[in-house]
Amino acid sequence: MNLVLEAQTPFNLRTVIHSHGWIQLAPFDNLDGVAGFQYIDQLHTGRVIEMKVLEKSPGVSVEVGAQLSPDESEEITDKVAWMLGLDQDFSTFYALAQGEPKLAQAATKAQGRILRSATLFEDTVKTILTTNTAWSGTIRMVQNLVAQFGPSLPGNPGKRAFPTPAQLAEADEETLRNQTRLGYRSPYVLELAQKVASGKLDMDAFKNLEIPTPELRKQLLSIKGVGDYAAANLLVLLGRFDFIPVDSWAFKMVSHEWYGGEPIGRSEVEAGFEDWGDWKGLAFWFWDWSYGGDSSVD
DNA sequence: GGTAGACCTGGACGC
DNA sequence: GCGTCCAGGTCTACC
Repeated sequence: MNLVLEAQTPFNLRTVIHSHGWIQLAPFDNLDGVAGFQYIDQLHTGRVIEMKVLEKSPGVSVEVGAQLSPDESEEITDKVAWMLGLDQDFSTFYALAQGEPKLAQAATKAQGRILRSATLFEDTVKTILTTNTAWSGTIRMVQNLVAQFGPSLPGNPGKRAFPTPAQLAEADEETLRNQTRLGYRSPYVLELAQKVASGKLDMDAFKNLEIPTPELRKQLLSIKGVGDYAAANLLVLLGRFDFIPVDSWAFKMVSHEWYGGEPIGRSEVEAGFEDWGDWKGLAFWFWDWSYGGDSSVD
């Protein structure tokens, strides 16, 4: 079955895919040679499907190797639209970026959308697994989580979806710690899964909450394992750009950009993007850094 | 509100 | 091959 979804223009699937490292995390799989990716997802019916998403101007096509019910088609349409931010409008950002040489390519490259997973739960777990570890560690932890707890594609046990909150909630902390190798993050992931599975926490409601960003940030910070950096990262994924995800990479980039490589603190990073107001997170994300090239992933 | 120390893993390095 | 050191954010206890 094939679905066609339109995007707000400008749109470039390759730019979205390479907006950060998420494409390297299971159950995403990059497609060689073309602008597109594969993703394994479990639908609300429990059915596990593999989707292939390809550029089809002015949007994408979604190929699913199976017949879908109208409900399932609608669910996939909604999920892919969310994952790629198809309805996001960055015209205000582009107007501002035009006057900044370090962001002058933003509109041309259609930068602004940041690749998301199908659910905010999945993105929150992945964000927790980016903290206090090397990127290779994040890739390994997510891969282990999917391989050990994710439901498999029918007839292909090697391909698995990200586990649902309920599936993860049944795990025990020791297994997550010692076999999934999440280390001290195990209780954080388990508690999050249990809260979402029990209905105490409705993460996907965060997508549409009409509350000020600082208030939303407070709610994210109340999740164990989510600190300043993780909350700001999740806010960016939620389309809120008024906080900067300040991590060690940010210190390095900003230090070399404006401070001659000298050690700096959070205030220096924030000062560098203060003028960007509600767009500072995005300006930081797509800034054309002098040191070490851009932040995109190939 | 700010700070120090613990948490855990894997990669780099020296022997 | 083994041991040690270090990088990477967040939490908790303490001041």
